[in-house]
Amino acid sequence: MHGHAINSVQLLKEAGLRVTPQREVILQFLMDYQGHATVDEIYRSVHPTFPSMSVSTVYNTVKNFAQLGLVKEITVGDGPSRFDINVKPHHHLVCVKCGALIDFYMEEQPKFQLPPEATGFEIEDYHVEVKGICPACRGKSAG
Amino acid sequence: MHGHAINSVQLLKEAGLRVTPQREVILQFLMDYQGHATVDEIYRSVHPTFPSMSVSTVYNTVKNFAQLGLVKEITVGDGPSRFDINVKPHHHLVCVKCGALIDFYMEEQPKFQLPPEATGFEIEDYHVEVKGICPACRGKSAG
DNA sequence: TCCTTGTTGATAATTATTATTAACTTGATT
DNA sequence: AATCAAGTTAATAATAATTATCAACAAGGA
Repeated sequence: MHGHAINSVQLLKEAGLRVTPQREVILQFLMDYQGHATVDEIYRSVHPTFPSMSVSTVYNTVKNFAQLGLVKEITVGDGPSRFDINVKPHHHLVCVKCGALIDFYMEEQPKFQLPPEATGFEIEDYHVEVKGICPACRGKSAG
Repeated sequence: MHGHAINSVQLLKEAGLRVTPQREVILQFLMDYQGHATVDEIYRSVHPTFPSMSVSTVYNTVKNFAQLGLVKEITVGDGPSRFDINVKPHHHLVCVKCGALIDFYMEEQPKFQLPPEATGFEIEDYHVEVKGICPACRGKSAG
């Protein structure tokens, strides 16, 4: 059998956070969501079932989650931050037409050709953003 | 002898832009500046010698330059856009302590492991952002 | 010099985000 | 179950970065 899905309450407790309905709902949303949600998307999605939740709470919550490593915050270009439940190191394809974001992985760290002034730079992490046209948008323009 | 420096007026004309004092000053600033300037930095730098120039003009101008390929707009995390006269494909080291930005190059395009849903994605460009601690900041903390 | 068209600068508007803080929960303790 | 300290929430204001608007102005060709 495959591992049973970890529920949001469990995750919150493991992270040392108090379990509040707001946190549960937001974390659950991110666990269910296929993609990379913005604060606005989260807010609008949970609003129908949780009308009292404020935007500040969404910000507080996701920023908090990100700092604790529960989610990954990603920024693409100058757009709003997006939050991803996939915390494994990964990279992104960005469609320049429609803004679609697709995850991808890299087998090994590429060779970075560092200049002299970067000698001794201690690499912690790296992220590759690949820009181009996604299959759907290519289909549209190619006909 | 090495190639003579192309001047800003020439560049503007080649780009098909009208030559205005504002554009000259901003382009010249970017050509002289060692680094990646924000709009605010450009504005504050040119202000003493060109007090009538407005922030909107700086935005208009650099965005325009970027669209025409005269400069490269780069965004790091959620910070403000930066504008770089170096339009050759290159990548960046970002110091998580002080925010320093160092250019680097890559010999060849790394192998991207694209998932099935990205089949047919047409890659136009890619940018690698490497996060870590720069030599200067390492020196400070290591003593 | 004239005139068309692109550009500028001032201002307002917008978007994303952080700060502030009083009222309210959570969860540990009794 | 009641108490309470400490963390959390929601509303609001504040800030930062950027875009929109548009009348006055300047560039460069006729």
